[in-house]
Amino acid sequence: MAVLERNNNLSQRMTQQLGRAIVCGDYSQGESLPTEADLCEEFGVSRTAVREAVKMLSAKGLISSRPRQGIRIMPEEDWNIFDSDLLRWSLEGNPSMRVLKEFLQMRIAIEPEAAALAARFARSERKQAIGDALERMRVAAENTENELEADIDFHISILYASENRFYIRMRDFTRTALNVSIRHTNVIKANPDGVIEDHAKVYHAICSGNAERAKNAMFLLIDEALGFIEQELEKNGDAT
Amino acid sequence: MAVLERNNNLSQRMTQQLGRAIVCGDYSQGESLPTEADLCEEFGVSRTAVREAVKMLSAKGLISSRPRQGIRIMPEEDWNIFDSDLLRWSLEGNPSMRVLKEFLQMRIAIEPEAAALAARFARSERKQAIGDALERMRVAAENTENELEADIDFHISILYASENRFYIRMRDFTRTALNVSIRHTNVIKANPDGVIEDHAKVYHAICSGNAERAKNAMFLLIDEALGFIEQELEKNGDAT
DNA sequence: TGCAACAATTTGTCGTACATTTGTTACACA
DNA sequence: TGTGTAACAAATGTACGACAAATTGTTGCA
Repeated sequence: MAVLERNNNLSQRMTQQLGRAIVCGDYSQGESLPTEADLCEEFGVSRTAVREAVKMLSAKGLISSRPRQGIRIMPEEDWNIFDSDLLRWSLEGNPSMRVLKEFLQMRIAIEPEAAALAARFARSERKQAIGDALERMRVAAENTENELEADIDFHISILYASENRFYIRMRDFTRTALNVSIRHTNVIKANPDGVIEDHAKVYHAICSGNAERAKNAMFLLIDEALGFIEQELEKNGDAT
Repeated sequence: MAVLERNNNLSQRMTQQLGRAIVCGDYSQGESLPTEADLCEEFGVSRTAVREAVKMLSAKGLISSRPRQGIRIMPEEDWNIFDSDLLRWSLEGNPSMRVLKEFLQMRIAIEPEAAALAARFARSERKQAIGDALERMRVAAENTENELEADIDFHISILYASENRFYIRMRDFTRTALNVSIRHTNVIKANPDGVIEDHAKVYHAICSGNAERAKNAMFLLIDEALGFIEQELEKNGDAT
C-alpha cells in the first residue's frame, strides 16, 4: 500500500503522489491507470479523495477519465507543462541534459525579449528589484545556495519588469530551469566575476532604457549556457 | 438560480461557469466567493459537484479554499494563464486592445525563435505540415473563416517543427492570440497577397535550413502587427 | 451476417454524517 | 485592564452508501 506524506490535505497529497508518478513516467502514455476503486484500496482512502485528485490532475491536462474507460494518461503534448506543480514534479524526476537544452531553448526566446520590454516599460520599483538581486549575487559569491537564489531572483525580477502578464507568468518556468541548470553545469563557477559582470550589463542596459542592448546582453548570457550544453550533448551522445 | 449548459458532465460545467465568471472579473481579486453551501443552492447541485469544480479551478491557480476562510480568488499573477481553458475563457471576455498587445509581445519572443529551431531541427513531416497550411492560406484567400484557420495552422505547425515540448505547448496560446487579433485588426486584409508572401518567406527559410532568416522573417511578420497596435493604442489612449 | 437487446463495468451525482481547521468570542485570572 | 486560554462557530475536509448515467462487450435472435 502506497504511503502518503503528512503535509496538506489528503486530496492534495493524492494529487502530488499520482502527478509525480505520471510525470516521472511510471505509467506510460495512453495507458489506463487503476480504477477509482483500486486507487482507493491502494492508498487506503475514500473515493472522495481519489476523485478530487483525479479532477485536479485532469484540470492540469495529465489525465482524462470517462465512464467505463477508466482513467487514461493524456498524450504528453496536452500536459500543461507550464503549471508550477508539473514543473516541480518534473524537476524531482531528475531531468536529463536533453531536457535542460529544451529549457534553455525556451529561455533564450523569453528572457532577452523580457529584458527589452523591461528597458522600455519597467516602473522604477521593478528596476530596483533587479538591482537588489544583482547586489545579492555579488555578496553571496561564496555561498552557492544563496547565489543561486539571488540569480533566480535576478531573472525573475526582469520578467516582472516587462510589465506583461505572460512574461510574469513564466517565473516558475525560469525558476525551474535555473534549478535544472545547477544540476548539470558547474561551468558558471569557473569564472564567477565574469558571470556577475554579464548580469550587470543586462541591468545597466535596462536602467538606461536601451532595449536593444538589454536584449543582446541577456541573449549572450543564456546563449553561453546553451552553447555549452549543445557541445556536451554532441560529445556524450545521451548521457544524463 | 444560475443555469448551466448541456454539454459534458456537471462538475465540468460548473468549472466552466465559475471559471469564466472569475476570469471575466465578476468577482474581484482577493474577494471571497460564496461558500460551497451557497453555491450548491445557487446552482441547484450537490456539494460533490461544487467541490470538484472548486478543485479543478484551484488546480488552475484561480482560487484557493481553506477551512473557515472559504473560497478566495487568487492574485491574477498566480493564474495559469497558459492553460487552454483559461485562454478560452478570457477570449470570451472580449479582450481589450491592451491585452492584444500583451499577446503580440509574447508571440514576438516565441515564434521567431520557434522558426529558427524549426529551420535547424524540424523533421520533414513537420516542414510539410507548414507547407500544407501555407497552401491552404493561398486557396482560402477569399473565405475569411478558412483563411484564419489556415493561418493558425501555419503558426502552430512551426511550433511543432521546433521539436521542443515547450514551444509545442504554446499552441493554444498562439491560437488564442490569433483569434484575439482577428477581432481588432482588419489591416491584414488590406494587402492579402503581401501577407501570404511574408508567410512564404518564413516557410522557405525553414525548408532551406536557414535559421537566421527564418527568425527574421517571422519577426517581421509579427512586428508589423505589433507596430500597428502600439500606434493604435497611442492614438486612442484606451479604446476597446 | 447483421442488428437489437441486455449485461457488466466504470465513472457521475447525490445525501448524510462526522472530522478537522481556523478564526472569534467570552471568560477567568493575574 | 490586559492577557492567556477555553469554548464555540463556521467553513472546508473526509468517509460511506446508494443509485444514475454512460459506454462497451456480449449474447441471442431474425
